[in-house]
Amino acid sequence: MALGSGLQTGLQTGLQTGEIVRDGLSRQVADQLRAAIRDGQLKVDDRLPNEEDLAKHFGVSRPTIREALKILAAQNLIRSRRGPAGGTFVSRPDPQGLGEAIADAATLLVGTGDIDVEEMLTARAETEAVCCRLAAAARTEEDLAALRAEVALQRDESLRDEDFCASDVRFHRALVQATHNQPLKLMMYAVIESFIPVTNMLIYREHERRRSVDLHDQITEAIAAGEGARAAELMGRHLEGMRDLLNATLDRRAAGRTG
Amino acid sequence: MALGSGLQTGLQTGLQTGEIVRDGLSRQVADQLRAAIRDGQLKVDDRLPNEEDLAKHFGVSRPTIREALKILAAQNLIRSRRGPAGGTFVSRPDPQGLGEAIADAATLLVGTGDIDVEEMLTARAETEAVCCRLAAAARTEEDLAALRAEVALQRDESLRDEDFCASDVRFHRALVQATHNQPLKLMMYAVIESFIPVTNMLIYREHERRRSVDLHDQITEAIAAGEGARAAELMGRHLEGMRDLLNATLDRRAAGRTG
DNA sequence: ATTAATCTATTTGTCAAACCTTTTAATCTT
DNA sequence: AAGATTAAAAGGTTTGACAAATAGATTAAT
Repeated sequence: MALGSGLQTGLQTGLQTGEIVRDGLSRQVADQLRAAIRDGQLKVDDRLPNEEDLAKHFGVSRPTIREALKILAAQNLIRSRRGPAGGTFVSRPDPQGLGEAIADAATLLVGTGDIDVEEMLTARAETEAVCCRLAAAARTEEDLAALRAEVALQRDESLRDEDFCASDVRFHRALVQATHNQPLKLMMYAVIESFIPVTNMLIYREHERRRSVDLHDQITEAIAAGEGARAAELMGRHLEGMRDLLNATLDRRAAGRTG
Repeated sequence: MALGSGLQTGLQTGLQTGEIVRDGLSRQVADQLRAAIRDGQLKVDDRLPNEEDLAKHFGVSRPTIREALKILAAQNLIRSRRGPAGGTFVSRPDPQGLGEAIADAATLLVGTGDIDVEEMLTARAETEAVCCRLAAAARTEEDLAALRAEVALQRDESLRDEDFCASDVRFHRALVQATHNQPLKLMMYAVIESFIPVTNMLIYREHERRRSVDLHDQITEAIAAGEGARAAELMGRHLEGMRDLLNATLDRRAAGRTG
């Protein structure tokens, strides 16, 4: 779309009195462009006018436009390329990118202690149980192969702890993938990319790994057999074990601090 | 923290050869500041140096710094205030803000048809069932009051459709709140702020509203009685009904288009 | 004639130096 | 002591310029 057609500007400049300006011009420009994208005025892969024209259109300077574009780019709504055939384009909304953003934010929340570990494990247990049930019904042979590959990898006792944890994340990612449910996948990104690493960082030691692998194995085979309820039950047991381990670890740390 | 202490700059300028520059300077500055926040070098409510000093520190111009700050502000990592006691500060990570970002993106995904409505309803059914079970165990009297208030509001048949839908969203929000599980709340934002409105937009008509209210009512009372399984089952039935309605609506639209 | 190298125009990326607006706090006045 | 004034600090915005990248046209060499 040419943009010039329907898009109203109507920015609130500092000169107007009494109005509550919801922040600066760049924010307002970004909001308007975002709205245009959301409402379909600007479709995926549409090219926006160049920055100078945008500046003219909105009646602001180019740096202001650029700040606005950076905001939208940070939200993965647009992308820019230089050159004659370059410009700024509307991005296809990307579950992957969104997931990373969620994971980033969730990691921060966990890091600042705003998220209680008990609650986190409960959330994991419940939502991953859901994944187990759905995966048992929808999994393909490829999904099973992916799950089994991680289990096999995890059986290697010479694997370094960090590689084990990485494999653990991939296992759970594969589990979600096996549900073939996009919206669920979106929601689970926070769990997979953030909660799981946090959990793992706290507890893994050598002799506990074997227990985790065994449960991963059993969960995989339950899903292979289409036994969703059993897979969900195993996952619950898996996380129950983690909860105990975690509490023991936290107790030990607390004791070390006071003693 | 004073920032000047430990933060390395090491930007990849255009002059260096061979290196793959992952985009512009503002992006790199934003990445470094983000890393400093993530790693705890910059703590919540810490004040960053002013823009001019940041520009000097990173060896870039002020507009470039501003673009970087806009990126971080767009991700709710920092906030800025003007004036002598103003400046740029590290924000407390905010589930609310994160939720809105998730909702925005999810809305786009649904809008572009990248999310299948069937899958969405499945995801809703499963995750909201989880909420029902946990809410039944953890709900307080205030939670119940909030749920009942929405049910009461929804019984008013003179309520406009959009107000009904808004109340519906609040009902589900209150349901999640009643679980008292922060991580789950985080995950459910995508559902509440995006999937629910999308669902509602498609289907609500007057005589269907009564059925929804009745189920909301029964779900609330099941949670009040601590009967999580029953609440979950009712929620499943609620969404099953929506699925039928939705399919009927879509069929009708398809027929209208071809006929 | 075909291919390779070069030029050119376009567009984003960056910089520099101002000026404007908002906000706080110190100072002055009453 | 209370209120009004004012100066300084910080972010917000503008202007104007130049740098870098790149697609496409042009030109030179084979």
